[in-house]
Amino acid sequence: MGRRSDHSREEIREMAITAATRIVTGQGLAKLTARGIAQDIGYTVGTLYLAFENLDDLILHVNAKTLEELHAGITAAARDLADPKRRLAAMSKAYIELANRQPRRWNAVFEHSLVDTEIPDWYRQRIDALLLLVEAEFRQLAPHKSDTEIWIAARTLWAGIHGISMAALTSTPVIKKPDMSWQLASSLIENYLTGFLR
Amino acid sequence: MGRRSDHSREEIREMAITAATRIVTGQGLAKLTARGIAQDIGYTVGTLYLAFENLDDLILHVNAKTLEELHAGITAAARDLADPKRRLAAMSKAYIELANRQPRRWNAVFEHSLVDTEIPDWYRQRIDALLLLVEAEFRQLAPHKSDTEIWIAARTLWAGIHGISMAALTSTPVIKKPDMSWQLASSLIENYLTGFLR
DNA sequence: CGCCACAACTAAACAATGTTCAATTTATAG
DNA sequence: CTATAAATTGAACATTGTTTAGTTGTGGCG
Repeated sequence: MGRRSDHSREEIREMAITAATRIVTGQGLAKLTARGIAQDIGYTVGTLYLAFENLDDLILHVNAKTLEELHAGITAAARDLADPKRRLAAMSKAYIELANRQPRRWNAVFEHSLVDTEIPDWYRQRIDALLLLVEAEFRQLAPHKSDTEIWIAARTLWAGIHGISMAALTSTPVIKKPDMSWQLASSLIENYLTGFLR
Repeated sequence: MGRRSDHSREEIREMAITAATRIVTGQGLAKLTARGIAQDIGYTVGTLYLAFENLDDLILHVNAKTLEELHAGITAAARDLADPKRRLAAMSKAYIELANRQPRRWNAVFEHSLVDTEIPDWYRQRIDALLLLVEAEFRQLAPHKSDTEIWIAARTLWAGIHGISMAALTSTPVIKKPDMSWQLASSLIENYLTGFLR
């Protein structure tokens, strides 16, 4: 097989995802173009379409990478804590801090239309992996509760944290104050857990 | 002044917003094009640009209309209830039901990039109006609490409901079961309020 | 009644986008 | 060394948002 450059298809995929991530982080999803990515990695658009089905496919991989980093960040944030409640708080804080630190990148995860496009399994796994971390804490926290109760609680709290971090992106400068969203998150965790464990 | 048709500029704006809303509701934001809207209302693209600054501006008005309907729906849902807690539940349910009934339309409210674009005041007011409804309930619920506490609680709960309705759009078919998101919302309201009022 | 100024409107043009694909290049197998 | 086939290009296409020069009709004025 005659390959012209030193990059395998997989390497090109990674280069493209990295370049695209950089563009999204710096300029937002709207500025991401096939030609822009191609130029950044020293190839032509055509090559991009050999490595990805289309732009949406590429964006999905960019977002998957974001979710992976979030997973790593969350895991690290809770690593040295024993108390499940403190761990949940630390995980939430890590979530919110990523969203605040790289708003455009985080926004891309949700801008990319989610209705109408069938979400592939490998991508949904990235989301589920996050929820598993939360579920594990809830199980520690309330071993006597049923699987269903844990399931619901984990999703409720996580959706709440998610909603708060979304609001921080949209909201008035007041709410944008860095620690504001963290105040909301604290309120959510504190009060929700109080009710849940009552 | 020589006007050629029977429609004032304001009428054209309304026609365009209505047509755009129909397209978004039926086919999603991605299928919304200037030419499509123009054709639907019997004008040309140029005319659209006499009535709106650009497509983003038009989309903002489409979303504002969505928020207004949500406001009306929420108000109506709580109208006949006296207990603030029940009212909050009814309002949340109305929120979630709108999001489930018209997912594409609701998604458009958040797909439309919110970072990087300055959100005009008239639009932010639509969002604030929703939060005011929630704040009012919290004030009823806990008259002894400070303004700040009310402020935080209203935003926390509302962001939570929002997160849940977003998750419903994205998630696995399991969570998509219509009453699933309502179960999460109930859990949130019940437990958060328990903690908040403890 | 005529015509004119001017707003409303159109239609064509532009640049940029995602996507495809015939043509070309080049590494490697034989 | 050559033939093969994969890798890569670059030009083409349709479609998008947006602009603008030109056209058309209407209401006001003489």
